[in-house]
Amino acid sequence: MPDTMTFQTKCHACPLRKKQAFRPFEDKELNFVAKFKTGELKVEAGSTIVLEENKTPHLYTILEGWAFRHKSLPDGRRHVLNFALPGDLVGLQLAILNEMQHTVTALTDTTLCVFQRDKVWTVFKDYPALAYSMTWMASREEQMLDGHLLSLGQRSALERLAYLFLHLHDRAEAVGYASNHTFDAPFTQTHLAEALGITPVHTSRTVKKLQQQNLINWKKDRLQILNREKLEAIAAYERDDTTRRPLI
Amino acid sequence: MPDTMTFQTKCHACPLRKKQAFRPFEDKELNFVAKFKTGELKVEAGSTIVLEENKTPHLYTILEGWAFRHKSLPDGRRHVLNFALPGDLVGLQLAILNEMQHTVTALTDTTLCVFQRDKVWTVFKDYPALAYSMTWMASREEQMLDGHLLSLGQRSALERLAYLFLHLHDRAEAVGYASNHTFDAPFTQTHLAEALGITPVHTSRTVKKLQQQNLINWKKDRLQILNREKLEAIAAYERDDTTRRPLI
DNA sequence: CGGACTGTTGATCGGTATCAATGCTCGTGG
DNA sequence: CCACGAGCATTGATACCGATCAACAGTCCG
Repeated sequence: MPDTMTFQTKCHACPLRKKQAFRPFEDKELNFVAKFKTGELKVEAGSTIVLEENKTPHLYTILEGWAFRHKSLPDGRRHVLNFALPGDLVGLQLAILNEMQHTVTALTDTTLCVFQRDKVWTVFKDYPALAYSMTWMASREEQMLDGHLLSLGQRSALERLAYLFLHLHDRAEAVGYASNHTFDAPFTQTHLAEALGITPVHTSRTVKKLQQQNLINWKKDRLQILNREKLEAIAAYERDDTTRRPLI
Repeated sequence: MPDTMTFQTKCHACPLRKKQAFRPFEDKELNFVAKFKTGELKVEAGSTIVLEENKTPHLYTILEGWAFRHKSLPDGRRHVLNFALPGDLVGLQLAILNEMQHTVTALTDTTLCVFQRDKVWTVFKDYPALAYSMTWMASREEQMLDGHLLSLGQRSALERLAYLFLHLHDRAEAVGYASNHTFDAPFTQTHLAEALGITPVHTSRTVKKLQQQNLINWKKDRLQILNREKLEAIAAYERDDTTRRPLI
């Protein structure tokens, strides 16, 4: 459940903006974003941010924390479509298509910047660089989904897991959530299972296999990549382009 | 291999534009699109339109025909990410991210409208309504991929096939490629297998099962949905919103 | 302390893969 | 016009990856 609505982080002093991973902003755009932002939303781990069918009037950027997008079949089978990290937009599909076909849930306590959805058109009309950034992010999400589809369609369970670990590590690293090949792993094996399309039981066995081969080390919410080379070989993973990305 | 470069269809007289499925255009936008379009590309069935790694300077809209997006692992395993039909943009990821991580191949003889990629920024700067349309299409593609991910992750082979048939039928219908619950099926069972993440052998058996239950009829490149209700029940499929969509 | 959730392990089952042979269709060239 | 070959589809036999079922262990928290 949504919580307090405070406004603590000024866009001009945004801690995310300082990170290497993100592109610097023109003043004009930054000033607009500062106005575009109407508040901050802090939610607890486990709470729903955007619900399928529920047309909240907001668009968000994750400022801090992990979330995940998911989608279910009527009988309850649930799939984790992707994870979301700081800098990722939440609710863009809703803002553009006026329809949401998935749910977004916080994995950790999460802070989000809140934008008014009805100003998206203003963005396109008056701030083309920002609009371009939004489209950039939509395209990048599409690219990640392409990767996950390839994974689910063609890779074995072990390969999928290796791929997902590398994928998550690299994304966490890009926003400063990793160091020394290690990152906070706020997800459960059940989350992984739902992302990989396998059962939790088999996930457990598969994780164990990677650990026994000394490829990873996962203890107490910290996951370490021990042998990146071998993991990459198993997964046929290639590190993504690390050119700087936009931030809204 | 790309073929002749002709220019036969004027945007103002675009046959696609007349279809119910698409939103009407403002004159200003239409005039620009007409200028934006630099030609037409006709390719034969089986030829590559956009190749991974290969930075062609073009962005396309499919004017006529079927294509498919796909992506492979180094060892050759290939996955069909999605199919593309008239009105669909090809190469948007390339235009926006400046990088393509998949290939697009023509399934039938296909005609494409060719746009200059380097004018995409002009679109955002001067034609916000068009830019919005592009983003709309990117978001819709993302939505479809979400659906396919749910399918691959959670549905059985039979359910996936039922889902894909309905999905393809409805998309074909929207652009006038279906009538009487029947549409041209230019794909092979191997294509389906690659989209569903199962083997061609198992695809054959699964298709057979749907036919024996009199749910579909697939003969000589024509696929008919015989019992939509039961298919929808098997697939847990819901027809997509049919509000009119943009066209570029 | 108790309960809820998460993860582990073992036994068994089943859906889909794999291997292999055959059939079908269609375009091509003799 | 027929023979042929290349893809594609079908069918059967068998193998295996991951699902399911079940019991139990660990951890956290009220």
